[in-house]
Amino acid sequence: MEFTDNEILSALKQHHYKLTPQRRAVLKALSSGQEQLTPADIYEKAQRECPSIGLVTIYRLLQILTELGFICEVHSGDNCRHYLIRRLSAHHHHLICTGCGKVIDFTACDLTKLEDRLSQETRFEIEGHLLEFYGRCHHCQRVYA
Amino acid sequence: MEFTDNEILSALKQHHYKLTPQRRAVLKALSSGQEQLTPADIYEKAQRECPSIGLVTIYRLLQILTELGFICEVHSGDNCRHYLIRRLSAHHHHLICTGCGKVIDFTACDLTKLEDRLSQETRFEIEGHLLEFYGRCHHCQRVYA
DNA sequence: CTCAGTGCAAAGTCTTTGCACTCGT
DNA sequence: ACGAGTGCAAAGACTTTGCACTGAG
Repeated sequence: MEFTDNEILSALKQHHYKLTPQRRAVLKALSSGQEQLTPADIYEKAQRECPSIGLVTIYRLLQILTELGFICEVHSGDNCRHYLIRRLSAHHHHLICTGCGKVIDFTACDLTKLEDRLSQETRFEIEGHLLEFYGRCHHCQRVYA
Repeated sequence: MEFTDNEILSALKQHHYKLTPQRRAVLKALSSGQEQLTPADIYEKAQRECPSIGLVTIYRLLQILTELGFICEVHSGDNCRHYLIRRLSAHHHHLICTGCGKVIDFTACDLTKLEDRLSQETRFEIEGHLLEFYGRCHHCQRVYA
């Protein structure tokens, strides 16, 4: 299953959130590309659709989307406030281009063996993990080679 | 190889940084436990050794230690400014207790197969990865069970 | 109509910078 | 004694909150 902006709009409606032009603009901004976005990036994109929108609205919607699970955080590099619309509902990870910020989702991560071993060795009860790959996408390899 | 506060002090000296009581206090704070620390945590700990120390000094030393590669960042949860003295010079990862913040280092992570597959499928040139495990250490399992 | 949602401005948090004083070398 | 290092205070960047107005349902 994949989430699109329209599906998320429906979900918001079901949760009795109002569908304002601002929210449509933010969702459009989030779903129109493949790159991780900061709140400021989203703001800039959303302004094209809805010039009067305020940055505060972005923050508020991001919070709602996070609560409802429609948002992924990306940790790449320093800035830890990079967001991405959740395109896969299943557990997945990200491959992030360090050139353009493009993000590819992937699901396979066979860490259970490692997890079991760690769990035994450390007596930790393991709850989850964070896995991200960094690299250069085909396009950025050429551009900045 | 492991880094201790004394080894780092020597390294600072070699790089012509002065060994002030403040720097000693920060390094002692960083090396005295197993938990990830925020700048504020380090400040608090370092103040016990050196009451006049300022938070600014922490930030400034953290920057130097990062440049010299003596610091690991931990991304656990929201706050992306959690630090740890680098205890293993080799490539390694962290298992972090969500209860007390204790961090265990581990080196094994066989992601090369996954990396190769991703690289082929996406034509990305993969440069690195971030892997963290989260869980509850033996002590925290009992306390908050 | 009603109240959730909005934009603005202000407050809050965290981090960095400017500057004069201090102290390790 | 020299200049790197320090602490303070101020500035800066980012995020959250208070409040009156607006518009979706």
